[in-house]
Amino acid sequence: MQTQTSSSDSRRPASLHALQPAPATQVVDELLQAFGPQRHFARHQYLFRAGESCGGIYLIEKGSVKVSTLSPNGDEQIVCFGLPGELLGLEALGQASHNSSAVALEPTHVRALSLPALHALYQRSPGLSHRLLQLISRRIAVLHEHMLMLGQKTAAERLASFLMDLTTRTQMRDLTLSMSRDALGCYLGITLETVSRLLHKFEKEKLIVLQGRRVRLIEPARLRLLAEGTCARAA
Amino acid sequence: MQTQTSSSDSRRPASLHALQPAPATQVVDELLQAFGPQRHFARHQYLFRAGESCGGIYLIEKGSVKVSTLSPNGDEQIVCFGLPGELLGLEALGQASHNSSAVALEPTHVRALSLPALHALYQRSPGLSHRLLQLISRRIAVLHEHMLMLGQKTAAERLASFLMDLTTRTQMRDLTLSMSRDALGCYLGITLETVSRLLHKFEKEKLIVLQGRRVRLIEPARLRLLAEGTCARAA
DNA sequence: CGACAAATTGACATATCTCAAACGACGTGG
DNA sequence: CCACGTCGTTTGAGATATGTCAATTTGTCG
Repeated sequence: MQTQTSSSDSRRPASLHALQPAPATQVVDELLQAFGPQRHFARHQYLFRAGESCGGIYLIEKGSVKVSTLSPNGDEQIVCFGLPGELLGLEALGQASHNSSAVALEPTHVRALSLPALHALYQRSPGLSHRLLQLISRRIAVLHEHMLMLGQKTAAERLASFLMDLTTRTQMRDLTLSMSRDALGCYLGITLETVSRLLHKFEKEKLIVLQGRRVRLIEPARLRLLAEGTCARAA
Repeated sequence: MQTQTSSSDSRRPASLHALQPAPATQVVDELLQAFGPQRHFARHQYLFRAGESCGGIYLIEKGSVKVSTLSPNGDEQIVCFGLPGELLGLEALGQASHNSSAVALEPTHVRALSLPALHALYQRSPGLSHRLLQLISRRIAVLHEHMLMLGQKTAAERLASFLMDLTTRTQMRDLTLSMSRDALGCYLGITLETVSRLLHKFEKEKLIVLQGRRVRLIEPARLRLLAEGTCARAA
């Protein structure tokens, strides 16, 4: 019944960082089962765009999605990368329209829960609204962490944080970065060149093995220290 | 019926940046009236701390509040400054405990809506849950903007953005910064020295008049351009 | 295989941080 | 009521992390 189509193994940790259905609950199961049929998106295809009215929420089953906001003068800030098993679009539920855009980074499968379907569910299970509140407030906690990173951490710490986040969410030590260095830099608030240099620096220090968009974590422990800025002067 | 105790004029714009009750609605009125008696907090006194269980939500009536998160290694990121008329603590509703702390920056009056009281309200008005969803997802939009600032803007743009935000939320061109340069820097992701220098630079350029924590906006229009990074090379 | 996008790498520029000193405001206690 | 200590702020000089620009290499997809 679960995300078996998922490319990565479908077992997921209760990561703070992810927009996940979280620890199994009746309500959650009910929520998951209410999602519609699988829809496919090609690379660069949009799930939704800022300004569009909210069509519902999305459950990613396979692939990955980049969610970003645009400033009036054209600056972009990527606010999250969605992975299989995670939900997107929650924050639009209370809004007239989306204020962010979501685009597939690779061929991606999602299932949608339309607004009408959601409202129908509302009638049946009174616990649902609280469940949604939980999910959305967990999302805020994740954003707070991201802000802390953007506001206080060095470039190396940011990149290390990202890698640790990814390994936590996928439960894998072999990562495939589905986003460009450019997009990663945008997410982290640094330039693509800095991302590239740092990645190679990490490799020189035997923290990771790098081949293109493949990253294998060699020393997650040390990487974590770096991410937290704990180590006096690493990297 | 509104926040008449407020120090600043109580009329407020529908600013995206604020956690406001927003355009009057029956549901909102009902929500506002459900808040408990006024409670007073002294400067440096905490409304709540990260880790504490959620006691409810707060409506600020007078004063100002600093909300921040702490990283494991002690870095702080201020996620918002709460002003009169705004709500705090929404994001804890779905959580077991607060993940951020809120502390009064000056003598501050708030009214609280306890969790039990909120649940009682839930029974009476079915529209309430959607209303909360609206408020909390608006909060996410604000965080997205803040992230864009932290990730993409220059120090001058951040500071100008902050001033514009403040003038929008208070509807005043004479601002009183209730936070230290240090706290402001933390909010903006820059150092206190940079804040100080920039503030004085703005004054030199006749954008503002500065006297201690008093800021008078002289040219909001130009400040807005600066904030948006629209002007080729200002400041 | 060829063309285009992405990534790497280097040299250099600079915004911002860091460290440090001096100054001012402000509350406390003598 | 004044002196003093503390805390916040200003200001300078110098260090540095990161950005910018540009050239080259690599990878990818038609």
